Amino acid sequence: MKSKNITIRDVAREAGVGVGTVSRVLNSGSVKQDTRQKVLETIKRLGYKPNFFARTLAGGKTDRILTIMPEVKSEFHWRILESFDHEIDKENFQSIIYPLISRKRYDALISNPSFIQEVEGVIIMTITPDILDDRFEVNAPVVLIEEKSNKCSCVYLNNRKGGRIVANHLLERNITKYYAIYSSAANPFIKNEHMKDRIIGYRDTLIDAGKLFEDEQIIYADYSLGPSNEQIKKMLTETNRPGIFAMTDNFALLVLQVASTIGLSPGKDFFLVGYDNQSWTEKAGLTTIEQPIEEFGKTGAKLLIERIKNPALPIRQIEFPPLLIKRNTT
Amino acid sequence: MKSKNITIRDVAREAGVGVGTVSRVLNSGSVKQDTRQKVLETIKRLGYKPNFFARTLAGGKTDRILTIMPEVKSEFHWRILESFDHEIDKENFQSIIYPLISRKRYDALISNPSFIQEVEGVIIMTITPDILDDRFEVNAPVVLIEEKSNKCSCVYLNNRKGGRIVANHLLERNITKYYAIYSSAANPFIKNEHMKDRIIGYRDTLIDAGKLFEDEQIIYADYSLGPSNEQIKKMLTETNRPGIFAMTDNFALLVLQVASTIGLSPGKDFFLVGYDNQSWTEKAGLTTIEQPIEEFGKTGAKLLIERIKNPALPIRQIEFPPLLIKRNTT
DNA sequence: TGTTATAATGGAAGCGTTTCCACGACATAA
DNA sequence: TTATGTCGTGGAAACGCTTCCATTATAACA
Repeated sequence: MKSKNITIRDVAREAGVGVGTVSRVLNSGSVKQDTRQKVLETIKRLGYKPNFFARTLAGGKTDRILTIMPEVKSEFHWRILESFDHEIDKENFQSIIYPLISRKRYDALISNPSFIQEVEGVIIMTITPDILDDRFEVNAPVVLIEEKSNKCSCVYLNNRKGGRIVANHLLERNITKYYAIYSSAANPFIKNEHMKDRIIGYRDTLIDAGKLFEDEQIIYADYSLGPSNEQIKKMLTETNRPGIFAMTDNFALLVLQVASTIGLSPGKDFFLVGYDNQSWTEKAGLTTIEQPIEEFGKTGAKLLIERIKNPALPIRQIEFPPLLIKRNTT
Repeated sequence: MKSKNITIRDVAREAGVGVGTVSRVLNSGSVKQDTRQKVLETIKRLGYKPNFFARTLAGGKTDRILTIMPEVKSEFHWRILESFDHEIDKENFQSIIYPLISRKRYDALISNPSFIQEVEGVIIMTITPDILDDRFEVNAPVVLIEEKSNKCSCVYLNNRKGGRIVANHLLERNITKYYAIYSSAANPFIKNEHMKDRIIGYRDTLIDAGKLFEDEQIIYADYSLGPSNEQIKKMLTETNRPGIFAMTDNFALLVLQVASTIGLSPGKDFFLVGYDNQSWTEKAGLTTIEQPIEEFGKTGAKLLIERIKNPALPIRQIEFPPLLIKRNTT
């Protein structure tokens, strides 16, 4: 059934060279031009594929990066992953994506070193850095994306500042009452301090400006369901010209829909800011906060690769500023 | 820096046994009770961790399964994955999840055999089976989840039947005009025939029953945005008692929201059926089609593992019936 | 007690690479 | 011509395991 595998020795014999030479061809060692050509030809002719395990066992590099991520549902996170992947590909690394879809999977990762011993670097995306405390032993370099830590390199966004920016923006409008639509995270591995931070920045700025902001002005929503119709209607009609800060664009979309059915115009009858700058928000004219997707992935990759290549390099923490995209809803 | 690794030989020496015995302890070979105890103790004491590469190279099994999936955003797919994972864990397999987030990643998978040579089985989830035609060479067993193929085992849902069930259900109501809210897939690796099939089953049944169903009655929506407010309003107000079949629960949610703001009651002024039976639909009272998440994952895992253990077994195709969950909206 | 069948064990060979060392070929400098 | 590098090359050793075979300990029985 299983025909004998073609090994490097077969190639060497067929090409009339030693195994060392074939290995050197494979690993860009120095080999004379025509010898290399001959070997390459033989490899192709025999359909030889190097054995990954043997290669690694013998001390070769895996050129693999482990990417730990939560169970994401948003396009935002997938896009970060994509840009990250794109970047490491340029350096001929491959990423193994490890989604934390269950407690069991988390435990398996922590207790089973095989995944970790196989890679040269680890990316932890959008997951509470507590994981680093746990019994999580890595001696490969680690980079956090969208989280902050001073134990390893990271790229993150200042969510508190994001909240402040939104508040300051809304303060320039003629607003009677300020709201925030908030939700706690759906996934246990995401300790979602992000939204909390946004709220804090928002609230503090409003209060500093002498505005009222009490708990009742924070509207709690289920993450996947969003705020209910009644909640939205109440906000929109309780006072004239309310200002609403939705923690995600999705929540803002619901507000827009309800407003439209009761004949209220955004930017006039009420003011609305989202978060994420999802692709559809442009068409919808939603004012929102942009998170630098491309840069997140790209910079994360760079930080990791630089430390893989030179582990002596110091860790770096890079903060990206949140960016307000002003559109029609404010 | 890198202290010498603890190997099986160290354990053998420390425990006063041969390497073969240690290996047997590790691989549940037959070893006398107290010898095993002694070895286990030594392993723990030394903190020995078997080297995955050496083990595999020497002919051991990897006990790993490759799970190829699209970039999913729905809870539905994550839950399938979870139940699958849970099931294979019982048999001490681990799954490597490989999300197809870009064309590049697809190509890397197809052209690079290292991922595939590392596993004992492959699951392809929610991805057009065309991938099997391509230059995709696996000699491990393959199981498709949520897709049908007669080249390998699969578990799938009969979407056409789903459409028919919805139509038949709505036909029992006193409906003046039938609609469907449809969307094409967002991901290029998902050739979403599912929704198309649902529409076909729906339409054919309606037409067979002598109802009118023309293209105009299919409402096209952006996948992540859903149908627009105007589209929904038009459906709801154009005639009395319309019947609406939303291809996903998310679309149905939008309909409910719009309806609520214009004071229309589901199950009375209009009739609405979703698809997926997402967790929130129960609370919302939405009539919908249940897809057997647990069973999908579990059965997929079983089909795969049975073929891993005995490759001679014939492939099996298992169809799950869609199930109507009747609630208040019809 | 001795004989035979069976279970447990030690250790060499082999898995397919990389790496290192030694050596020959060839060029350059004295 | 001889001494001194430099480059390219072949092949043994090592990586850490599993597996198989030969050997020894143990059990079963007469």
